[in-house]
Amino acid sequence: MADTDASNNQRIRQVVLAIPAGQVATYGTIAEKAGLGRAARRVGHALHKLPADTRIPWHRVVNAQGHLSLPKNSDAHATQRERLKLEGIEFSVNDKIDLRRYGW
DNA sequence: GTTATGACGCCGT
DNA sequence: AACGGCGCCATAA
Repeated sequence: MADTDASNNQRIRQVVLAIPAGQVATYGTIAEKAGLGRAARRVGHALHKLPADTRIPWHRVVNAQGHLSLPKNSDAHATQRERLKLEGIEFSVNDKIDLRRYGW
């Protein structure tokens, strides 16, 4: 496998797809699972570039703080939150997810 | 070509 | 707990 950007991107997608429903993974974890080391940022960008019709469950990706990274006023943020809730993930009053419970 | 920014994380203070 | 600095890497300007 060539270490091209495309293959890296594909590895990221693969890892995200492997996240079990009802659980969430952090960017850092995904980066490590994808063999990208500590390039957590790389994961964020890969997801941001995903098309709207993607089948990737990007909503299961949150940051290490346990909350959604997208801007609060953004649609994506609301969508993500809604989907996670549908999967049985609960948010605290501070819009935070308990990673110790839902973390992959 | 270089510089700045970002869906991030870790560590030190 | 909060804030700043550094690393890491892709994309935009």
